[in-house]
Amino acid sequence: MQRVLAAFRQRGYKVTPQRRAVLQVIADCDGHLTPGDIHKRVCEEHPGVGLVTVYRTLDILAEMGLICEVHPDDRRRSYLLRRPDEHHHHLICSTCGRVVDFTGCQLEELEKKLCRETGFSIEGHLLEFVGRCPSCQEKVTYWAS
Amino acid sequence: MQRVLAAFRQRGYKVTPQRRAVLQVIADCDGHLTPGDIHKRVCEEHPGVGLVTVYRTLDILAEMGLICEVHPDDRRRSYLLRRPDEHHHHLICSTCGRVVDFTGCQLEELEKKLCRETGFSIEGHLLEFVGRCPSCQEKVTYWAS
DNA sequence: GTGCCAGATGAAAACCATTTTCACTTACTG
DNA sequence: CAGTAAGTGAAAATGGTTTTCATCTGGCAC
Repeated sequence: MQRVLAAFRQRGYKVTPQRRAVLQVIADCDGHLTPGDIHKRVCEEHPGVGLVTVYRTLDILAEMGLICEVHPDDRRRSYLLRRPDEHHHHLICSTCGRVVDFTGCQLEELEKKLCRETGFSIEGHLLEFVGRCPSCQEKVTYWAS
Repeated sequence: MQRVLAAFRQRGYKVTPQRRAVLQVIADCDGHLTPGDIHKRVCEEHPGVGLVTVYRTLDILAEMGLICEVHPDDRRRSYLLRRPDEHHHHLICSTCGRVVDFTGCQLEELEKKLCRETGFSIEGHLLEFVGRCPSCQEKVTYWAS
């Protein structure tokens, strides 16, 4: 946390109570949060913080690579704290939103094959798994048709 | 094409000139198109067609599994004709938007491993590659810094 | 500590893709 | 060919995100 704040100052970004609060909320959550979710939680402790400030802080955190974006639905983004440092992907619970990181996507082989076969120079890939986490699997039993 | 129109009627959807036009535009394009793109192209031939109608037709086509959705950016969706019938993914040119389909993602292994290690019941995955297609790689040489 | 000022903030308005509403039209069925 | 359920376009509503702008403040210089 202190390290993050130092990194902020180092890049010329000021450390404000609002930014601390946003960062705290993201760090305290083990799932992903939309900007709106974050705003709501920040306001519980610090009423009056603007949604705009949340968006601006998220932009900075994303630019610094401290948070990751996931795509639980089309219409909006959602963010979570970046936990592993290396290249990794997410497994997202479709019911509660909990996120598990995993590394070792082993797509390099496939990437090379695609390069060879299509002539594309590949710049990156988007990979996410969705499923139901153990505790949501239990819950769901009751209202499954 | 005739087969698609028949499938439409079979499901109780009427075949209208507007729907034909939308379908034609998608079939004639070998990249992905946003609803707005499709609307523009449809209007070149059939002015007066509403953007709403394009959205509605896309909903039907997606529901019937005749088109796929890709995610070239966060803010909007983009569609393309579904070419292979089986499970497949897309390699998208970041410059011109051309899309190449590929099958054989070989993520079953990884999926099983994740199931075992996390206890999630996995429902699906999202995989897209982005890169630059051969002709865009040439073009880009001139204005690369 | 005090003052300065670039950078940060919040409110409100703008944006823009998408969806809804509604009065009108039309493709299919009988 | 008529009846009707389904489809259409215009306009308004929605909702997430971004911009604008007047005001405020964190961190540096003194």
